[in-house]
Amino acid sequence: MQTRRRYHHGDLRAALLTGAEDTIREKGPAALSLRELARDLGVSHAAPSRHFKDKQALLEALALVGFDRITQTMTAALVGAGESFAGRLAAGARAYVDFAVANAELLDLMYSIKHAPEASEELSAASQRWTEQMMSLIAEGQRRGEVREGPLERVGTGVFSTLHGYATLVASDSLPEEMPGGGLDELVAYILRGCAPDK
Amino acid sequence: MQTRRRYHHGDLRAALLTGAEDTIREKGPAALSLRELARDLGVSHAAPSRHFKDKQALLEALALVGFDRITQTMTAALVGAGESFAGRLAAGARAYVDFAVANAELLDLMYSIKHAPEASEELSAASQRWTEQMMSLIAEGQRRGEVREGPLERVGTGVFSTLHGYATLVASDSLPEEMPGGGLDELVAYILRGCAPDK
DNA sequence: ACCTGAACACCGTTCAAGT
DNA sequence: ACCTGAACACCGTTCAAGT
Repeated sequence: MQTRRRYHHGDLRAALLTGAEDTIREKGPAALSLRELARDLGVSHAAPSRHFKDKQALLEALALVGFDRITQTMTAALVGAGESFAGRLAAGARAYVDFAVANAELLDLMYSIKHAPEASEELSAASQRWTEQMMSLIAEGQRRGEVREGPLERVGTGVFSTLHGYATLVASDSLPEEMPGGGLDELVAYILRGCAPDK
Repeated sequence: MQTRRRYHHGDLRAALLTGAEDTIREKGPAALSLRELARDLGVSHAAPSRHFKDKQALLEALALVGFDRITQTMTAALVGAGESFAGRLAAGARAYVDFAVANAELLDLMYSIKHAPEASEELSAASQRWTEQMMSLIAEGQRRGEVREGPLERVGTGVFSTLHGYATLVASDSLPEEMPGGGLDELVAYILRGCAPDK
């Protein structure tokens, strides 16, 4: 009774988000049912509509949570990393891959929901913050002279693509080998060669 | 009457696949309804179940079509490319990016459906054929001495990750700049540096 | 072999009404 | 402000029955 009352006091929205995340993690986004979610939380099936206008809105809010989380995770990883660009890149790569593996379906959702033309302003802002964080890591490398000069969009795109591609391929189990541990070091070396200054 | 009869003669399965592909392209995978599909094709709502045991089976078959198509598209692009590794890599990258842009939702489906634990044998075989085609492009580069030596899984993973990441990011409109045309050349140069032999 | 029609249990969404 | 209950139109899936 007490726990149920709490939903009447403002955290049904948060409960819906975490419940939805659990569902997509365990059974995929297609298995998400608003009515089942409401049932599990002990509210009526119409209650969620007070917090999310429809299912799509809930999914967008979830994607936003994902972008915020990966951005924050990356920040934490970089705080603990050393000063060398190679070390910071490795730490960032590790964080991204770990996130992708632990949140595979959420990561899918984050990037697939942008196909929807009605993507909210908030969502694209969060996505942009994440992209910019990756780019600013490259900018660090440029300042240290370990990354070639040039417009960040050009120089950073390769690095971002490689990390994103590797993380999503690992998450979808699409790489020919698991490469436990050593695979990432190899990847970081490849990236460093790709973006190193000439000569 | 004639057109309807054809569905009674063996191509309802193909019609369901192309219809489903049109739907996910235009309205996303969440909007796919078997009943609506059947209605549009002039058959009863129960007819699709003769060809696909459930919705998931249809989506898996669609993903399989996607893997076959990108593999075939890539083959065609490489036939028309020159002999130099740089040229062939550029042609492959162009083909992948074009496919990703033209089939954004299908590409999503191809990689997200693998999260489902019941993914068919056929599907994972098609996915593996596609991965192996990418890898054999790298192997070409190795034979020409333009790609560093080493196990293909290690050397090729970086290249594959970069191409896959770039293609999916472009498809989901997640890159800071459109980089029309020139962006891909820059990316190919980055990849070539990353996988070039030492010294 | 392939499809139909009815049936079942479940959805998402809306809206008057309650507290 | 937030939630309920009923209502509506729509699903996916199954299965006896038709051809």
